[in-house]
Amino acid sequence: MNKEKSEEIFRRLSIAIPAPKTELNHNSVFELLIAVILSAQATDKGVNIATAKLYPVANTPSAILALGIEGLERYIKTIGLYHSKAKNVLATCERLIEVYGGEVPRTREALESLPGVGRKTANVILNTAFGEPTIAVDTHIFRVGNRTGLGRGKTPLAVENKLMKIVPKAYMKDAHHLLILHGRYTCVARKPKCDECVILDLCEFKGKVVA
DNA sequence: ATCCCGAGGG
DNA sequence: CCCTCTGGAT
Repeated sequence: MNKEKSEEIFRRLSIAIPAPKTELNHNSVFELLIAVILSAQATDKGVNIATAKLYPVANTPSAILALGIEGLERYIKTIGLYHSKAKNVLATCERLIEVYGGEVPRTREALESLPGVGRKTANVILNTAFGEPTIAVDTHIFRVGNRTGLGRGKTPLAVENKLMKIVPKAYMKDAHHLLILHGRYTCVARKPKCDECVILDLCEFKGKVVA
């Protein structure tokens, strides 16, 4: 993959996806943080259904802490991995209060010190909440990177490092959501919709379906 | 049976 | 490195 091809890919994706932003509903950085923690191995739609009930009741660290483990689990029971997520969310709320004055911290190191927050979640917060040019490699970006040739690697971090080199600077902030949304709606896992793909002629996926 | 905006623990 | 956590959709 060369720079010119990458440039053209992102030029087209940004036309096809005019508003590249998260589909996790939130009204604060804290709400976004909790939603992203809950989104691991779950669909955004499922997370939104849960948070639509949870946030009107509790959308601050202290309010969620007050729910307790069983109270919180009641709201997120329909999401996968709910037990460990509930535990992590409570522990994160506790740490936010005790260490970060109730605010969501702005550095990768601080974010990754929160229970349930790894590199991918930290990258999402840095990008979406704080406007940093990070690329969080989730299941979609991992797949799209490896298929298209934009960034091939056997681990998410390897793909992230490749992408950081090949993505044009002008598109760096939007690349995260452009690639996710492309992966979610067009370059889907099971039967990629190559007939609807705006970058098909630039894609290096061996299994791509040429019209 | 596979996938969904993964992280933590062994 | 691998395993586990986990419900809902396809």
